[in-house]
Amino acid sequence: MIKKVYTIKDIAREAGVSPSLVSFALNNTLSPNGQKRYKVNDETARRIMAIAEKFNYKQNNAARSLRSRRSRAIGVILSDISNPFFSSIARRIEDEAFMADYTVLFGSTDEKPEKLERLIRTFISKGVDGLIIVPCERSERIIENLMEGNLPVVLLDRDVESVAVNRVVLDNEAACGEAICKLHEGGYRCIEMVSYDMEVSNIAHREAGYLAAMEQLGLGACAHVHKIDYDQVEQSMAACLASIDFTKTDALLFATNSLSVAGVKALHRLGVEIPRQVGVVAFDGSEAFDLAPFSMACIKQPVGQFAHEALSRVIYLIDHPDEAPVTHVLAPTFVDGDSAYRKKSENK
Amino acid sequence: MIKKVYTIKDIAREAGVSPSLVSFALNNTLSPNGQKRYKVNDETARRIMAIAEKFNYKQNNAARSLRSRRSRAIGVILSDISNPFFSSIARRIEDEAFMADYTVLFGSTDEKPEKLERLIRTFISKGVDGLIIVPCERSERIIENLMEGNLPVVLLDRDVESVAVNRVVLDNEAACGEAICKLHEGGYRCIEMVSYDMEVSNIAHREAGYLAAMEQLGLGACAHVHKIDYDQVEQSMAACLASIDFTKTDALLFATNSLSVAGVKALHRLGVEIPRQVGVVAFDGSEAFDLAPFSMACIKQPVGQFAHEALSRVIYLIDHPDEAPVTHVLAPTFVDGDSAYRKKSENK
DNA sequence: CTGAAAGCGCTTACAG
DNA sequence: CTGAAAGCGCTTACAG
Repeated sequence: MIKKVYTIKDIAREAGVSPSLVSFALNNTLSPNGQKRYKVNDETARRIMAIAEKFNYKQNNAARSLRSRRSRAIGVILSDISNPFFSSIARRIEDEAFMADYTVLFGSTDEKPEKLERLIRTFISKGVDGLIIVPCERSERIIENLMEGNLPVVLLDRDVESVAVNRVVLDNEAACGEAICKLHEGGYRCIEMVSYDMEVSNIAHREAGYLAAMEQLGLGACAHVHKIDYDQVEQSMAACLASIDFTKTDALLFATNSLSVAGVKALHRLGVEIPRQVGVVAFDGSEAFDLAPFSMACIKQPVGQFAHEALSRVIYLIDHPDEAPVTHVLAPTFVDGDSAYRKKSENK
Repeated sequence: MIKKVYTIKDIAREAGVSPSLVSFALNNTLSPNGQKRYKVNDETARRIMAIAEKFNYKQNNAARSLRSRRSRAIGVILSDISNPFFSSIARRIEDEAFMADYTVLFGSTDEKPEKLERLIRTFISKGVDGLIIVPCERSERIIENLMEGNLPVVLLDRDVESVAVNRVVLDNEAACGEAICKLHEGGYRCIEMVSYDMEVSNIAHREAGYLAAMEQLGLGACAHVHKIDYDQVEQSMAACLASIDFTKTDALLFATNSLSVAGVKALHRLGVEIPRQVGVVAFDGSEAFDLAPFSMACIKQPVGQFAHEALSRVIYLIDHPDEAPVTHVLAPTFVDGDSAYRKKSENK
């Protein structure tokens, strides 16, 4: 595939023009004033293009980056790319970035601030033009520091409220509010929430949305939020659910997709029947629910929008560094299902 | 975070030495003969390090790459990073690469040769030092061309037999052979296979393994391989399974993880009971099976080994370009489950 | 519309 | 053990 690697100079020599002109022709460069294209004679441009084609010319990315101080790479830092919610966002970002001629570097924090910090460092030294970050717990300081630089940053899924920054987040309160209403309509009263023992904004807002909705329905007295340990979900979930008295507690709202899957599995293992003994609303769908004897009601997050808004915002910021931060709040969709109706009226 | 970006020159000036020496000190460079380190006075080295630290010095990746002709980046081209099998491999590769101070670029082909070709092009022009590729259908020519360059390449999961190249693959024949034996032991006789309508090596070998095992058990007469359309799995699977007479066919072997999930769901929808009406062995586990009323027997692929062997091989090849190609065959593990036993003896 | 020249920040033989 | 110098391949004001 690579016999000889041709450079701009080779093309210039072959075309009998200067390297500069080749660069202009190849990049169709805009003139500094910003609007009209650098004027390269059409005929010359065509000749240059043809030679580039013939040589199978490939830009040297390192040289271009070094000189232009742009890498056309974007760093994306997620909690865990093997989590389906994040991997589907990753896939969308990858596709859109590809279209826009950007490459993407992925990293997973596993919810550890040290890893987040290390990834930011690595990505910056790799020269990324911008960063999309799902901030983990105790990352306020890190994000604040990062914002002192002039690198475009967009927070995804979670917020760091102490700092002015671009964000794309879900309307978490509304999501949980609606879930509670549905369970209430479905005939449940003592609705508890199963959440993570993690101090991140989306968790906090989901819990707040739950509590507010319970208050509003006059069910505040039996509202309760259970906290699961992120680092040992399975055990923690088993212990938590085993401690619940399902003759009293009649419904559960799970705060994230991973909790939903782990929770429903644990209920299954305990032999607690959904929706007869307990109503359930999950966060995001999952393959795990497809073989269950009931359809799962869930709060669906707009994965495509998350990816699109975050990516297009970073790319925009790369070209407009002094733009004021924007917070983009996305609306969830409620997907109905048997799991939220005490009386199983529909058939599966 | 970035007030001023310091360069090697700034450090040199501050330390009163030459930029070259700073570079040596920072890189702890090996001398050309290959063994002993470039001798930098310990005291000088320490002083340089201290200043670098103080300045919060970060290497400029572009400059380093341009000069050294190494990017410390590796391209990884998979079928689809949102498929759990590939996303878990991706995660492992990411982690190991990080440890080895490499970054990873991911791309998904969606089984389209055009996309594969485009990704290879992009990654090469981004300057990756090596490539890990899951080759898709009709990619022989592309891989052959690629091998004419001198870029280290390792094929993952699938082989392109026409070309001498490094590979990490599963022992697919053995995997399917064992699956068939288990189903046979489990009391099933008319075992059919559900595979993809795709000409890639692992599919071919899995089918061959299935057929050979059926022959060997004297069941060759009822052996049959169904082909599912990759681009519309759900419909194709529904049609395929609907056409099977389960009073005759008593077991199914699914050829990949995605087929397994789609297949079991389709059986569920058709109301065909596993393992009573039909025995099943899946390829890889899935969350989707966790809520099923039976445990799923499956062929487990060593995801960690796939990642490790492929990555360490590329990295090795980067430093030893003339090494002869090696084929690494990984052993699958059979995970037993109720789904492969006609008489459900164990309790769930 | 085109060319000559400088320089991005680093590495790397080469010479001492 | 250390320094001076060249150069990786490109872009980009600047000057015509």
